[in-house]
Amino acid sequence: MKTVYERADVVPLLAEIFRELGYEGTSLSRITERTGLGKGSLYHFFPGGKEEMAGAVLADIDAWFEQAIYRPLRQDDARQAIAAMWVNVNDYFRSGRRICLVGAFALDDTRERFSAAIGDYFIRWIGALRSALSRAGCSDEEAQTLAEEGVAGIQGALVLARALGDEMIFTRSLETLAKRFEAATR
Amino acid sequence: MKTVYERADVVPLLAEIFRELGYEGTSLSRITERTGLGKGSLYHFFPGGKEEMAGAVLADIDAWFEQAIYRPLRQDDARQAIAAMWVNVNDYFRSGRRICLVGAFALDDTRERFSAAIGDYFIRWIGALRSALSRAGCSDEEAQTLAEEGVAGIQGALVLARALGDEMIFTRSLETLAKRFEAATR
DNA sequence: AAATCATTGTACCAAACGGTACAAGAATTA
DNA sequence: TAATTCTTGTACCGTTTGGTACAATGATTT
Repeated sequence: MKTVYERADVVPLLAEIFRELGYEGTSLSRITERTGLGKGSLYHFFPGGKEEMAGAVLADIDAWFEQAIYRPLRQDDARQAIAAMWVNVNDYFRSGRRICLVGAFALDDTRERFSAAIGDYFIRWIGALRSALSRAGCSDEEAQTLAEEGVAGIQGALVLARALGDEMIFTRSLETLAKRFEAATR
Repeated sequence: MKTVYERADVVPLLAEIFRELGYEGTSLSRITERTGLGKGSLYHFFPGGKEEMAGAVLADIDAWFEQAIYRPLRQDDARQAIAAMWVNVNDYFRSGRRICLVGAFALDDTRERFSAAIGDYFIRWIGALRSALSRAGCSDEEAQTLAEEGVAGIQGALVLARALGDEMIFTRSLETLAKRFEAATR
C-alpha cells in the first residue's frame, strides 16, 4: 500500500467530479473509481464524508478566486485588474467547458448545505468588482449595478455555453461585457 | 381508489420538485410523497419512469415559453413584445425564487439526457429575441449580441438571486437589461 | 348488469447508496 | 530495530434507489 496522495491532491480531482455530476449525482463509487482512492483513504481524509469533500472543494475554489481575482480587484490598478479578470475567468472556466460549481450548487437543494460559502463567494466577487469600478471612476450606484451585471453575465454565459455546447458564445459574452466595462470607466 | 389526476395535472407538480431538488436529487419516494401519487399511478402515466417525467416537464416548459414569450417576440410589435418579456419572465421565475430548470439541467451531467430539448430552448429564445431586436431597428450583429446578452443575463440573475437569497437582485437585473435594450432600439 | 378499460395501492426486487469497522501495510520517530 | 503513527483495501452494515408485478377498485361502455 502506498502513501501517494495528500488531502490537498485529492481536492482538485473531487472538484472536477462534482462539477460534472453535481452534488447528488456524485456517488462515492464514482469518486473511488475516478480518484483511484478507496473508501478507506477517502474517509481518512474527509471524516465527514461527501459533505466534507464538497466543503473542501468550495473552500479551495474560494481561495483561488480570492488570490487570482478578488484581491487584484481590490488592491491593484483598477482598469488592469478588471482586464485581467476577463482573461483569468475565461481560462479558469476553460472557455465555458468548465462550469462554476458554486453557481450550480446555488440552483438546487444543495444550496441549503452550503449557503454560507455560496453567498460569500458571490458577495465578495461583486464587492471586489464594485471596488475596482469605483476606483476607475464609476459612481457608487453605477459601480454596484455594473458589478452585478458582470458577475451575472459570467454565470449566464456559462449556462448558455453548456446548453449550446458552444465555447465561442462564452468567450464572446465575456468580450461584450468587457466592452461595457470599458465604456463605463473611461 | 379514485381517478382524480390526469397526466397533465401531474406535470406541474413534477416541475416544482425537479426545480427544487435537481434531476439526481429527485427520488421516486420524494415524488410520491409530494404528489400524493403512488408508484402505480406514476408508472401508469410515465412508463419510462423518472426520465420520461423530466422529459414531460421540459416539454411543458417549452410549450409555455413558446406561446408566452417566443411567439410574441417573433410576431407581435417588437418593442411591446420585449417589454412584455421582462414582465412575464419576472412573474414566471417569481422574482428569482423559482429557477430555470432548463438552465439547471444544462450545468451538470443531466444535460446528456436532454441535450436536444435544452439546446432548443435557448436557441429558440435567442432567435426570437434577435428577431424582435432586428425589427426594432438593431443591426443583425447588434441584435445577436444583445439577444445573447439578455438571455444570459436572465440566467445569471437567477443564479445570483438564489445564491444570495435576494429577490431584489433579480428584478433589479431585469430592469438593467431592459434599459440596455431600450437604449439600443430607439 | 355485464364486460371492458383506466387507475391505483401494496408488495417486492436487485442494485446502489453513504457510511463504518478494522486489520494490515507503509512511513516516521525513538 | 522497536514502537508509533499515518494510510489504505476489503468486507460489511442498514437504507434507499429506480423499477416491476399484479390484484383490486374506479369509471365507462355495451
